[in-house]
Amino acid sequence: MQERPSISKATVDRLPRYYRCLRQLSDEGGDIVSSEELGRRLAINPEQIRKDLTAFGQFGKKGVGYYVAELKESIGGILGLDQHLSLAIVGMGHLGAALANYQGIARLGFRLAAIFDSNPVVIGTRVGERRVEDIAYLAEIIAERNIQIGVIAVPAAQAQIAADQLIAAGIRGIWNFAPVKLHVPPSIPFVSEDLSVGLSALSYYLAHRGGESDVLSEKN
Amino acid sequence: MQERPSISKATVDRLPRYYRCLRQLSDEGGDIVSSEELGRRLAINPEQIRKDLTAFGQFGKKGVGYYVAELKESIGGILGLDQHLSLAIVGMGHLGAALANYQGIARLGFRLAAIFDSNPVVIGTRVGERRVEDIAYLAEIIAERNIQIGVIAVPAAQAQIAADQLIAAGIRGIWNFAPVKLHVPPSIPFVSEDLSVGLSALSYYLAHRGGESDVLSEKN
DNA sequence: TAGATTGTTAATCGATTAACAATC
DNA sequence: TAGATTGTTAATCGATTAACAATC
Repeated sequence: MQERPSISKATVDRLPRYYRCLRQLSDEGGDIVSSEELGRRLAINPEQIRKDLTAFGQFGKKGVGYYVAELKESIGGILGLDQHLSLAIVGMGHLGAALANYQGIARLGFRLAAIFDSNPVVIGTRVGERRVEDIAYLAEIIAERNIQIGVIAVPAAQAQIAADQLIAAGIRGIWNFAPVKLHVPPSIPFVSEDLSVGLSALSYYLAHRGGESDVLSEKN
Repeated sequence: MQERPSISKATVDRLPRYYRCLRQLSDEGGDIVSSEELGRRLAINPEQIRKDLTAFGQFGKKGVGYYVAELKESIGGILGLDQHLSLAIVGMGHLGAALANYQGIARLGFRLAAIFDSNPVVIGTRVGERRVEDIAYLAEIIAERNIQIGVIAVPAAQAQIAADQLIAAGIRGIWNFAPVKLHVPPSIPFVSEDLSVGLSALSYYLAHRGGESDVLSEKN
């Protein structure tokens, strides 16, 4: 799966939205969809959608459109959702709990394989069907359960330590929720989420009304 | 506060990062900072930073740099953080609880003024120093407490209803966490957060290794 | 066949980066 | 003054949109 034209982040960020929309269409019993219809539902230009897709191959039929089920599978494959990667959440505070209960993880095909915390009060408690493990066993559990993605949900001050531990344990990627700049080797892809950006942007648009609106951080 | 050149979303999204970095510098006792240093800390081009800032005015001193405290205040003002807007969270599930306990809200100067839920078991319980209110009283409490921002943390199926209620109650902006496309009048700015985009993007980068990495959803 | 819709190339638009004059 | 660094204009780069030939 080598792509010649390097794919832009903007394109990669639109793929999950195509994927979700296709699943909805599939659930609604949709068989075929045009870039036109997809664009209407997502508020994205049809030519943008076609452009994004052709970066990965030819998925449609001229004069017809795209087969919903087929395209959904294809995009899922491009995103690697068919790998059913395993996640470990580090930090079982309110945020960790919210993530552990977040339906989206399973819906995208990921498996929540471990939850870690360092607080003795929390260790051993159950979250959903998982037991919170002592972070002291992080390395061995990550290895044992073949966990590929580490989710950092600890306070900012501990985030780098958690990242280092995860990397030492052989994690392949990091999904970071701590508001810090993580230092991570270039071989480890990571994505940081920062809610304060979204809230600040909303505040900005409220303070500067008169212009247009609904400028979405992550459009749906 | 009228800006002539319409500001790009990319610029607006960088402002909170400048703001946070300036606060850190301020905490560290920093007095003056150059775009060079700011750029190093944020992994952003210095010329990008200067460009972003000049869209709002002239904040620096040639040959010197920017006064940390002054620039922090200026950016805070541009973002509207000095308004100390009030928020209401609708939906006290795991996500709502995480948001209610999210330090970033207060740190940016916002006030969490109300929490709503429809579940009788949850209504009346305390979250931090707030009591969970019956959603039946949403309209009057929003008005009474002069709440400007509604935070939607209900399941996808109820998100549009919550949005409609908030808007009817006179809310000015919406911060949406439900993975649905909200229909909102153009006069109401809203920002949607969608975690599945970040996780999917991470998955994509894991599936397509060999290229570069650390492509951050929201850089820190 | 006629109509529809993709895949792809070309044109446009906007954002980032580079360069440099102004000036502290 | 010499050195540093901003503010701003120009050059570059990349992403989006438009156009259209290919073809189902």
